[in-house]
Amino acid sequence: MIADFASFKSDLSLSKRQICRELYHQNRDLIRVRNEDIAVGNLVRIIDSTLKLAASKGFHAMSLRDLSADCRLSIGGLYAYIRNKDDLLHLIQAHGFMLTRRTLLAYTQDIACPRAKLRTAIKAHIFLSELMQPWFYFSFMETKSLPDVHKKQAIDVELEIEDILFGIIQEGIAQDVFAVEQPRLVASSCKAMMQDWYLKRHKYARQQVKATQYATFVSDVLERYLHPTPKL
Amino acid sequence: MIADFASFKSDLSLSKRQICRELYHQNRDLIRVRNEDIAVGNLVRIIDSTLKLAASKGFHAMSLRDLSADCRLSIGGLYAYIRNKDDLLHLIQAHGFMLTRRTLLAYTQDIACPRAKLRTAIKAHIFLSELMQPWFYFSFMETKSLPDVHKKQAIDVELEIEDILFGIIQEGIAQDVFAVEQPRLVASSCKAMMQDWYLKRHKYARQQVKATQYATFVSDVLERYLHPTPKL
DNA sequence: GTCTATAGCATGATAGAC
DNA sequence: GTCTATCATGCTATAGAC
Repeated sequence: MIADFASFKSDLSLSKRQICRELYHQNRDLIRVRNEDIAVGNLVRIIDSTLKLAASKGFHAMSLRDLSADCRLSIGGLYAYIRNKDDLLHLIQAHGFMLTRRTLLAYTQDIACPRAKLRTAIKAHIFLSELMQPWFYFSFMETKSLPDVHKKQAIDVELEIEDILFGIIQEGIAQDVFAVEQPRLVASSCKAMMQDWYLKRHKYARQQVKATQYATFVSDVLERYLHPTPKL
Repeated sequence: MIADFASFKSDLSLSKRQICRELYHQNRDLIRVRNEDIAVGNLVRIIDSTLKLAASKGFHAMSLRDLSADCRLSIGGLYAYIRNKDDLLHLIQAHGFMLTRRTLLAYTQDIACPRAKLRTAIKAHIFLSELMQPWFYFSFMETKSLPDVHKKQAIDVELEIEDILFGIIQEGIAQDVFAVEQPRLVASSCKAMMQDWYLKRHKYARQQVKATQYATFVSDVLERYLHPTPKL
């Protein structure tokens, strides 16, 4: 179960350094720098800068000169970590996919009650995208311009998330906890609302809405719709 | 009132040619071609091609060579319609803004009942984005890389739409038709679901969901949440 | 009104000094 | 391991022929 945002965060132990250390080991063959500490430190800055620049101008519009300036590495130095610009995409995508899939399944698999399971899935996704907002935003925005193989991967992960939600709703229907004619549409709209949390981060921040509050709201909206006998 | 999709479409008389004719007159100073029929015909192809190419690779990744090839105009010929690549952005944005704002207000302003008003606003937005899907998608995707003035414009239009929804919900609360603690969040989630209709067009097409059906679904979800005494 | 040809420049990528 | 210097490429934008 997820208690609150703070405990979710520490459970995942999602420090940037840790993520980049994993990334470094996954891509040893690609990265020409052997000293782990130096490499990880530079990776953190490279990825931070890429997500930042891509968020403001788009990945394609960002030049490697922009990037090298922002992450305080020379062009030459940068090329010790990637062979080309597409490697950057791959580097950033790979870890996010793994983490999303892993997290969502881990938190939902042991829950029997469909209502609790749905609430948990929503909470887990919103908390995760809160911690990794730049990654989620990047992934959504750049998917369309990915080379075919990576594009398919990205779309598959998206569908997988929706299928998890869909599955939970169907369980609920089977157990007579939920009653609804178009369960697939409910899953889609759930996805849409969760998506808005990382796409329109600024808007919600201005309204001073917190992740926990938003998760509760989304769950409430869906539950009212899914409930078979609304408060008789 | 909106009867069905077909009548909405003919009411709006949204032929590409007509939109481009308006665009041509709005930008007479910019466009160096004096023969209206030729100019309008070429504008249709230029904009069609831009929306198409930008949707698949992103606006920045699309070169003017790609564009000129796709719209069957030489590079030189293309430059009779725009001074530079940014003019293209402006050309495409301007008309969409006007149309969205105008349509939403026109269909909602004379409705007194908040419930009917909300349903109509949702329907109008979904129908409009169905007719202009490539434009809505483009606008969403490219807003971030717009020059500051145009970026502000784009964000303002977005907020305006949300404010219209918010206003309707507040009217409903004042009239005791709706009861809800966080009306702003309801407006946001409404926007998020309407947005998904044009962002994930392919997904809904695969599920064979039609615009009318989707509009009804979104309205139902929100109404169940907004209703003060759920089916007592 | 549209074409072809090309100027001028910024970019991704590499090679070799430190 | 990182830097500076440089190359080849592909881009936007223009000039002048038709």
